Amino acid sequence: MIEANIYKALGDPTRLEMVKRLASGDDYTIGELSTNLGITRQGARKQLQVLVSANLIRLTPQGRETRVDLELTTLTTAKQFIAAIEQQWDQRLAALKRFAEEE
Amino acid sequence: MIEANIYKALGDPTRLEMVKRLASGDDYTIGELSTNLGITRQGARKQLQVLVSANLIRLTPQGRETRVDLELTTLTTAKQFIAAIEQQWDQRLAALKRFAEEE
DNA sequence: CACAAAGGCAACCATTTGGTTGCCTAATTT
DNA sequence: AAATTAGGCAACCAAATGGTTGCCTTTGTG
Repeated sequence: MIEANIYKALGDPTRLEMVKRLASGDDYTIGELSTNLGITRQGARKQLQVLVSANLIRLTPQGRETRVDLELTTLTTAKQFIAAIEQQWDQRLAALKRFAEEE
Repeated sequence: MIEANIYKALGDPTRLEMVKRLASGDDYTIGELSTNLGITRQGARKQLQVLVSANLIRLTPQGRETRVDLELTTLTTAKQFIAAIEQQWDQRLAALKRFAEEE
């Protein structure tokens, strides 16, 4: 059940917003990413840590700032897991269809 | 921030296991789905309710049993959201590449 | 009819979560 | 050197979460 952690990390409005921002194409430091979220810097930092623990982002200190980068591979894993479920489901429906059509 | 709820619902090992089972192709009643999860029937039922609230499954009472069905469209929404993020990211990388290559 | 099966509902509990305030350190600016 | 900026860390708090036990209702079966 390793996958659940990824979804859990995405399952919070603040953290999802952070991921959206990171994907938007701009460069972000921890400080920049922590503004306009409706919570304090320290609160935002805690959420950021959850994303780090789930391997959804990577932090790289540079001087007194710290760069935040998206870990695309983890997101891809999450997507593929859902795709696999969909595929199982589709196969099931196809089997039902075949069953209904045979005489 | 409507999407966060979906991920939140998937972000628990018990609930993810339920979704996996439902996708596996077998038919499930609430009772069947609530066994071998390491928790009580009532505990499982509470988790099932979370999946219902997130529109990931649908319950249809039939006599004294209740059928559980996967709502594939919701899962697809979740997948597509991740795909959109990936796409944004890819475009960003492409832009960076173009920038690096121009003289 | 009597009883077993499938499920619902509520109260309760410990832990986790999402957030806060307060203070400290290290790197820059002026 | 002094002040500012970027960030870290810990204690604390209320609410949500994940689970439990106990009991009740309805549906089907001997």
